[in-house]
Amino acid sequence: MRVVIAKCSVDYSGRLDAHLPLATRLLMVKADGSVLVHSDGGSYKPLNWMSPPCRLDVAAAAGPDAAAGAVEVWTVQNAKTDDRLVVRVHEVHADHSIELGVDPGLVKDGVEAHLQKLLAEQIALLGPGHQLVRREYPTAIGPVDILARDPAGASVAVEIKRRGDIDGVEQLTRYLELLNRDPHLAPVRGVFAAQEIKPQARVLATDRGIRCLVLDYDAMRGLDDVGSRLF
Amino acid sequence: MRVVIAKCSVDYSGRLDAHLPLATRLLMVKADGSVLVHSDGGSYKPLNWMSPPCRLDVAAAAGPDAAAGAVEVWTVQNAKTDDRLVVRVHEVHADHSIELGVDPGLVKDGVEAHLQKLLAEQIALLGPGHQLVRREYPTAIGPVDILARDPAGASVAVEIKRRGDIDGVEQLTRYLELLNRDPHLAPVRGVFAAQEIKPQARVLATDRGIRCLVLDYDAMRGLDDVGSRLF
DNA sequence: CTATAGATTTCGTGG
DNA sequence: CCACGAAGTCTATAG
Repeated sequence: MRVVIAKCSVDYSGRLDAHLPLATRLLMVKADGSVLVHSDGGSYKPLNWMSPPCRLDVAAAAGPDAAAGAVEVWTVQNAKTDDRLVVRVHEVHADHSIELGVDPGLVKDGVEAHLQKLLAEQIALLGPGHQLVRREYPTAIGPVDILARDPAGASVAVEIKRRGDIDGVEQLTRYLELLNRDPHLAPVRGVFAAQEIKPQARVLATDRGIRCLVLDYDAMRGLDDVGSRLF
Repeated sequence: MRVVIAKCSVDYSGRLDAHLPLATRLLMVKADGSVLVHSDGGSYKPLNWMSPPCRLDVAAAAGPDAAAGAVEVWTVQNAKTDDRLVVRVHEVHADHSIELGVDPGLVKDGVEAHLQKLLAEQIALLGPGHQLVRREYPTAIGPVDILARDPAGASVAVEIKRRGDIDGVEQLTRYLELLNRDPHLAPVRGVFAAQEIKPQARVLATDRGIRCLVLDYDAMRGLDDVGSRLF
């Protein structure tokens, strides 16, 4: 890992063309040769970057670059595509290198899979008397998150999202169309369950006779068996 | 901008919970208080981070943290939500601060808008004798990228993507359904145009009678009027 | 390996 | 400010 703070201009050419005018920025060079150009704001996304696999070549500035005040020209070239990042370094304020080694990596908890597990355990959230058939019920176009039966014995297909968007309604619609062709299951009702359901998604779902169910993750986690938690 | 290279462990709690075991990493603290935790690999995405608006508090390690070898404990708290990042710093290898100022920002060229502009100019790519009606043809659910007429005078709606995904086909389907309700336009054929079309998207489009058109961006750019280019 | 779906997505743009 | 679509998306998972 090498960190350089320098006045520089940057040009990227590849899937698009982009240019950064001369300014002071942070340049991060990782062990795999990838380069990130960060400013003092924004989010975690760099202003510009090159992803691995790639190669960094550093050359002394020459010709018009040198005339414009550049000291070094960094060329970061993707190994497979013709993506290229060119950094013209005009002034170096800091330059630090250190060996970090391989990171042990991240441990996560709390994504959509967890919501699905909790709803399967708390299937009565669909309404009193509902029974779980199975999670990840297979169909020709992919697994339905949850298949259940209501108290009358009718099938209920549930699509679970963290954020309920229009895409999720389309996905569930495709599943329902397929499931309803199966005489053993039909008629199958749809439930669109999410922590948050966008207004457009709600309108579309309602228009298609799909019920919307807002899930309270914290409450569901609170009811979760403590012994089965990941943490 | 402050850059610290330190042995640390990191815990995030908010929309999910995540933990990074003790290891040496790069910590970037931006002027707005946001913090990025980078390892020596991966892509431009940090292992862990906190986005602005947020506040960083640094305290001397105490109690069990101190007993475990920590020197400092950084708490990064989101200003609005209860998202929180806790960095336990065990050993500092480098610590550098510098004033970067506001970045002049990025200049881009070459995204979907450019494809749309080029296809509108080269409308014969849809087939000989096609005529452009207009770009961004308005409908109740949003603008259609391109509306054209074929040699027989029939309407053609074009949805343009850089990468043709199943979502794009769904989007075009919704437009077609709406456009075909307009007696002045109906019948409207659909064309799904993209630099690259995913197999599932192609199957779905074909099944719905939508034609797929692969666009060669470089060739289209080559035919572009040089005088009208952004660069 | 490719292909698909999710993301602590982030980032514009338009209403 | 919210909502939606695009991204040089990135990343994990399934096939």
